[in-house]
Parts: sequence; structure tokens; C-alpha cells
Amino acid sequence: MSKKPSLKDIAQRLGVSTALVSYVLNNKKENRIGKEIATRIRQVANELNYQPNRMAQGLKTNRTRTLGLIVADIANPFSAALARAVEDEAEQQGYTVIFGSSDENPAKCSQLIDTLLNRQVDGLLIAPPAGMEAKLTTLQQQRTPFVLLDRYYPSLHTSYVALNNYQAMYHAVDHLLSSGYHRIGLVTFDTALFHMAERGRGYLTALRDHDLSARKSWLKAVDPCNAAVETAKAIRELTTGAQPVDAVVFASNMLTLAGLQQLIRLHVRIPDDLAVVGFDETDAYSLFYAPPTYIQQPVSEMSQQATRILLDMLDAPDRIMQVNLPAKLIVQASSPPQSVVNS
Amino acid sequence: MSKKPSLKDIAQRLGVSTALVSYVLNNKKENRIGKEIATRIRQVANELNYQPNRMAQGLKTNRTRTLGLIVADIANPFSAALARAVEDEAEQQGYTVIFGSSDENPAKCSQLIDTLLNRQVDGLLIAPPAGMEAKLTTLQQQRTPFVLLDRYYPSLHTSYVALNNYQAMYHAVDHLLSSGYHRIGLVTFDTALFHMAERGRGYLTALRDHDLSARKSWLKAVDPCNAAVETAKAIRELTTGAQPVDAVVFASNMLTLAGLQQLIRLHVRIPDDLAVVGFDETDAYSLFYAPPTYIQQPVSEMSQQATRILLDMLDAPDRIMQVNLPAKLIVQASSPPQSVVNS
DNA sequence: CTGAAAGCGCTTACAG
DNA sequence: CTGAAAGCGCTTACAG
Repeated sequence: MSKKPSLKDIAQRLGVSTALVSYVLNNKKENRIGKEIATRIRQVANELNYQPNRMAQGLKTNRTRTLGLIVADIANPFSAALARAVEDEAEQQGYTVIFGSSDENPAKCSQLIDTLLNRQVDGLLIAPPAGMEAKLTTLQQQRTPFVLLDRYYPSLHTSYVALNNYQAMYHAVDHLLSSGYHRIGLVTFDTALFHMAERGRGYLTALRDHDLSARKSWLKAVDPCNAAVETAKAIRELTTGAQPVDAVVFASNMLTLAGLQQLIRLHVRIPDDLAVVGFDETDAYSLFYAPPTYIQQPVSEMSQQATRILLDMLDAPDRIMQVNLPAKLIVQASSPPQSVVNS
Repeated sequence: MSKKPSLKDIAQRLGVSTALVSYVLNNKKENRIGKEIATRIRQVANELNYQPNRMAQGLKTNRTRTLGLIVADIANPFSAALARAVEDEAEQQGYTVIFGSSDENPAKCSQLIDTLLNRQVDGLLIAPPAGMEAKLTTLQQQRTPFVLLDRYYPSLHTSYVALNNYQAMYHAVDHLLSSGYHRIGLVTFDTALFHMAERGRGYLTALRDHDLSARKSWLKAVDPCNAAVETAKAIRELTTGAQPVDAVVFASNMLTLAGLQQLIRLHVRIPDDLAVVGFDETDAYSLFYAPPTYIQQPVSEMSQQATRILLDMLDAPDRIMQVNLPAKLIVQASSPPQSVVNS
């Protein structure tokens, strides 16, 4: 009905200038303004339930108190968990967040970045797909504040908050080796993304540190576009044949789920026939008699730190912060110590 | 570096007024503007990669081409799926979306609505928690365009797009009855929300239509705040005791997951010992030898329709649209026909 | 201590 | 057919 009250409405009602009202409501020049008039202004603002028009504020200040968030796919549980933590942290700081899904498509991601920037977001949180280096470099040259989330490019000197993927995978494989498993397979994605490469490196280094070299046939890199089918095939190959593995590690939550599904289908018993370590937690874990050991990412902390760093960068876009958070290995029933006889 | 080009920059370069440039770029007064100058304006705009400042536009037009979306919890797969479909539809129409999670808390939800409105969103998509009637009524009086998503209040004449929950549950129970099950339990939430009540009504009516009355002990309404524990208890009670059920229907995805988990823990065999019908699809289903029969919601269509309706309402906030979408029962191995002997 | 005035970047009713 | 001018609702450098 009656349109929203503006600064002018308050000013008129009190016979003062809009400037004065603005100063009071923003707590500027506090000590130079009469106490009396200040309280009366605040009172009227309250009465009218005054809410500043963010568009006008934004136009003037070039700040919108809005953050842009780009994830791979908001419908994916991992992305959704990231988003939730970003939302909470942003809200606490008085920011709202606009989101978009890149679908792992660099063209769509670039487009999304432009759209969000066009909406005058103050800064961006991006979990980038492969192939975004050029766009991100441009962004940096424009001094647009952004921080990468979950993924980053070693070739780019940008802010990021990600998992220590190398350590995460190293730790998982080391756990299996110390538990007496020696034929360890890895199911990972065939992708250029650095964080996946790091997981692979962790796997290989852990093996080497135990004086084992990895067989090529034990490292399965599946096509992300055809993950379910290829994972099934990878599992089949790993568990059958002349030299079947005695343990499998998965390098992502989707791979874990697809892998477990195939193992059940093949009637492979966990852990009797095969030890398993998953990546990330899934609803599905709770359904196992032997709940899987898994690599736990500090998702909330990742988002929280990234959001905080971004907020800091708003005032100093050149202050680069790079954070690698440690993963936690949650040891459960799918990877028990091997008896000495078998080892 | 160099700041973003404005209308003025284009105008100056061509020695025309900003007004002319604005007209051309917005395709207003098309036929009344010289072709020559129009093409030159467009050319320069392209060269400078002109992007209109949305804040300024918004201030002037009171339209931001931004939608607000409030879900229960963006980290919940169902909410995330809703969000994704909203995003896609909005993007196609040139809108972006700001989101927030209500955590099923009406106070937080109201707060969120105010924040989003304050950000000048053009309209709201809301999956409301219980107890939002008053706030929504106020919203309606202010002629703020909004459409409810997934949930709605029968007492309120507002736009909404939701599942036909009554039909969904009726259909599921009818399927079990026709398959020869007669002792059917329901695990639902103890909540004031209408959509849950409708699911309960579907259950009861289906039983009545088959000349069966429901035992009170077969309808378990668990506390949403303590769902895991109470579902486990409900399952224990339903499957043991003097009159155990021969089938269980769940009224939500969380309940389904918690229920399945408990059934596995109790070594109840599905479907040999117990038939099961779940609500919504879950990753976890793929892990079952006997994949569960479940009620499938048209999540994407729900969001899509809601978004379209909202977009329509932007120009006519009083045009109320109410849509109840049909659910689909996906019959799988967890609810096979009972042999005649057992029935 | 207070306020008039300019201006952020647009749109559009109005005048020519 | 074209453009000067007002104004959306704020903020802030500047003048008193």
C-alpha cells in the first residue's frame, strides 16, 4: 500500500535535512551531532520502520553487501553444503548471497561471473571448473575481489581455501598400508583439475614411501561425464583378474557412491573381500553394517574461511590469502587391520 | 583498472544525449530513431563492452531482476534440488536468485523475507515453515509478489505450487493394499504443516476405501527435531510386538533414510519380512539389492512452474495461481505382490 | 554543530 | 525524430 519510507520522509517530519538523518542513521559524525535531535531521528526511523533502499545506497557507495557464489551444481550435496556455510557466515556479517551453478563448464562459469558482477556483487566465491585460468587472471587485473573455494590453480597467485588434497589421500592410503593392505586401487576422475591431481599424488607418494610402486592397472581415472558406468567397469577390473586389489580408495563422493553400488552388485563383501575408503560423507553410509572409513572434508570451515577472506579482500583486493585445510580420516569398519596371516 | 563505461561515456563519444543512448539500448521508440545513429550507438556500446549498472536501473525502475528464494535448508538435498531448478528457470528469463535457509524457523523466515525485500528482490519463492500465516498475509496486503513452493496453507488464498500430497500417499498405500499387504504402518512427522497432514489423510482414506481402519499404533508421528532417534523407535514398535505390520510407508526423505537404516540394523529383510515405500529418491536407494518403491516428486517441474508463476505475478500480484502437481509411484522391488497364501 | 548541494547511473515524461 | 531535464533514494565533500 503506502510506499516505503525514505530518508526524506523522516527528514520532512522532523524539519531537518536528509543529510542529517543519513549521518545519524549511519552513526557518522557521532559526536558532532546534537544528542536530542539524534534520538528523535532514530525514534521516527523506528516508528516508520525505515529500511534504507539498498539500490540507492549501492549506487552511491558502490557496495551492495551482496556476495556471488559459484559452485559446480547447487543440487550436488557437496556444493549445497558449501553454499549453506557461505550463507551462514555471510548473513552474520550482514551480507546476502546470489548463487549460480557452473555445471563444470568454463564458458558457463565465465558467463555467470559476468552476470553476478553486473549485479554489482561486492566479491565472488568460486569453485571453478577446469579451464578458468584466463578469466580469473582478467578478474584479478580488474582488481575484482574473489576467492576460490575447494579448487584452485597452482599456476595462479589467487586467494583460495581448499582441502590439503595431497595430505588427505596420503593419509588414507597410509592408513590402509599400515593396516596390512598392499594391493590398493584408486578410483579417481580423469580431469585437469589440480585438486584431483593432488589426490593422485598423495596415493602414489604413500605407496612409494612404503617401498611399493603402484601398478598402472590399479589407478583408474574415469571420465566425469560417464562416471557411473566407468566406475562400475573400474571396480570390476580391480576386483577380478589375476591380481585383484585388497583395498580401494575413492577420490570423490560421487565415485564412492558409484563404487559402493557396484561392489554390492558384485556381492563383494566389505571388508572381508575388500577394504574400502570413501571420500566425503554420504547419507548412504548409514545403511552399511560395516560403515565405510572415509576422508572427511571440513566443508563448513572451508566456506567460512573463504567468506571471511573475501570480506577482508573487499577493502584490500591485493591481499592474497591461500589456505589448505587438513582432512580428517574417519576410520570405521570397512578397513580393519588385516590379520598377520593374510598379509 | 579503468572504471566501467556508463551511458554517459557512450553519449559523449558520439556527441549525443544519454537519453538517446538509453532509448536505443533498450529498444524503446525504435521506429522513431534514426537508423544510422542507432547502429553507431550499438557499435560503440559493443566496443566499450557496455553493461548497464543494475543498481541505477533498479533505483529508477524499481525492478532488479532478482528473485528471493527461501528454502528449509539449502544443504538438504530436496531444498537443493528445488534451488537448482529455480536457478535454471530464473536464469533463462534473465533473473538471478538470492537464497536463504529458514531452518524451519518462522522467526528466521520472516527475518529473511525482510532482508530479501530490503535487497529489492522483485518477488519471492518461499517454502515456508509452520506458523508463517500472519507474515504471509502482511506480505500479500503489501502486494508483494510471492509464490509458495512445496508447502502452503489451506487457510490462505495465496499462489502456490506443491505436490498433491493426498493423492501421492493415497496412491502408495493403495498400491500396497492391492499387492496384498493389510497391516500398513506410516511414519510421518509431528508437525502442523498442511502438506504432512495431507499425506496422513491419504494414508487413512486409502485404508478406509479398502474397508480397513487404521490402528492408532500403526501411525507414527515423530518429532522433527529428533527424527533419527524417534524413527528408530517407531520402526522397532512397528516391526515387533503382537501385531507387527507387513508394510511401512514413509512420509519424507529423511524419514525414509532413517527408517531404512533402522531396518537394516534390526536385520529386517526387505521385502521378505517387510514391504517398504519411501518418499523421494535418495542416493542410498542404489545400494539396495531390492531397490525401494518410492513416491517421486516432480521437483524440477515444481520449481519451474513456481518461478514462472512468480514472474507472471510481477506484473499482476493479485493473480493467484494454485497448482497441485501429481506424484509418481515408482514401483520397485521392495513391495512385490504378496502370494495368495500369505494374504 | 548543521545543512545545502552535487552526484552516483540510469529512465522517462515532456517539450520542442 | 531528438534531447534537456527531472528524479529514483541515498552519501558525503564542502561550506557555513
